[in-house]
Amino acid sequence: MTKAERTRQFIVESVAPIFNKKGAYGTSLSDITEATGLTKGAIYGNFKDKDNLAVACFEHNLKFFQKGLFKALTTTDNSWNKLERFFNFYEEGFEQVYENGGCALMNSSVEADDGYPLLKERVSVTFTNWKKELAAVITEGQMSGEFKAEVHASEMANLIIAGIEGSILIAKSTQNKNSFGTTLNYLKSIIEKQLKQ
Amino acid sequence: MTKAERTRQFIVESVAPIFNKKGAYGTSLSDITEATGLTKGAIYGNFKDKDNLAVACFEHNLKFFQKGLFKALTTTDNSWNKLERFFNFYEEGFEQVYENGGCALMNSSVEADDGYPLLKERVSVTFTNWKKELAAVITEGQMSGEFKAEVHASEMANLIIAGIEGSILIAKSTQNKNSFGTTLNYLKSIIEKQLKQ
DNA sequence: ACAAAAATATACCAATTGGTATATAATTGC
DNA sequence: GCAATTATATACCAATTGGTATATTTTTGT
Repeated sequence: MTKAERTRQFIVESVAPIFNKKGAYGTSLSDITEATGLTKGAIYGNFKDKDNLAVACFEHNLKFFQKGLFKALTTTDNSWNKLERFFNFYEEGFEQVYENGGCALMNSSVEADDGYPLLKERVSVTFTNWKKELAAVITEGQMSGEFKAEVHASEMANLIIAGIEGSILIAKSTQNKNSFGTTLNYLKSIIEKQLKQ
Repeated sequence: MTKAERTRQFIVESVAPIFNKKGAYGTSLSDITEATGLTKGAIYGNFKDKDNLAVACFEHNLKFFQKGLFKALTTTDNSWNKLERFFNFYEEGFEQVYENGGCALMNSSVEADDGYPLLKERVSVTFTNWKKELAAVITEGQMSGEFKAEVHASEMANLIIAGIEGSILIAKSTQNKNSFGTTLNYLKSIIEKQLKQ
């Protein structure tokens, strides 16, 4: 690992939470130099411009989420346990997400609504993939007879994602960390009823 | 209605969609003067500063939502029909919300995460009130025997809100307007099953 | 340990930011 | 229709913005 690579990573790690909290518009170069202790020269030596740094930070913030999704769904467990692992991952990781400024997907999506077409596309693709992966697990559970056949897999996947994101939004906005776990568990119990044979 | 009041309203109406799309950070004074055709002098003659204008715009964006909530819940209908009216209001109004830059509550919440304490508090209170109003309808339905008594009213209210907000987020992010109606209806059908006796 | 290369700091740039004092124009009550 | 008042435009401000050319310092391979 070369010096440049280490610096790049150092910058991303230092700045990613700020971007997630303040957004790309709201984070200034002085925020960045202050947080890293580096000068503009160093920043621009490692990143072409602010937009490029913003995307790198988004990717970094997303890694946490993607690891959890992968870990939960890539098991030899039955389908419901896969989903349950995923719910649990969110419940356990929420503290960290909360302190980091909330869900990077939601934040980036809201901000990238106007401008930032690169980031916008990246967010859209991530949502779509997330939905696909959850839908695949549901379909798998239906094939094996574990889940009810009449459930519309991709609609259900969308609802799960919507429920999770919405719960994060409410908890963050009302500054009530506990509400997230409560709503998430309630969602889980309802989904379970709908899915399980 | 005095000239000043008309101008104030004109400014708010012209600028509110921009604030909702670009956020308070992202909307510059030149955006504002360009959208209104007025000069800074006129803007600052009617609003103390940008923050004050931002809050006025948020209130304006919220009115649409609050009217719908009020109209749906203030009827002599039974409890489920009240909820259903509310779902329908969202389904019908989504086009407008979509064109206006999405849900003002979500957008303001995400942006006001850092800074803008006034706006942040305003958003938090609105979420809490929304939850209370929905929970009251559910409790009412339980009292009359229309809804199952074992349902936890405020948790259910939270879940409904989370589902709606999450659905807006996904639809906007993936630029798939139709997905909102689909997810909303699916949510509605599940809530109905959970609630109705 | 030393020269070449790479990374970082310094000093600058034009443009834009939010905001204000003052001048001018429009609206109002009489 | 004419003052008094109110509303809007103009011209300015210091501070900050993202970004860059160049100088200096660090790493690096040998």
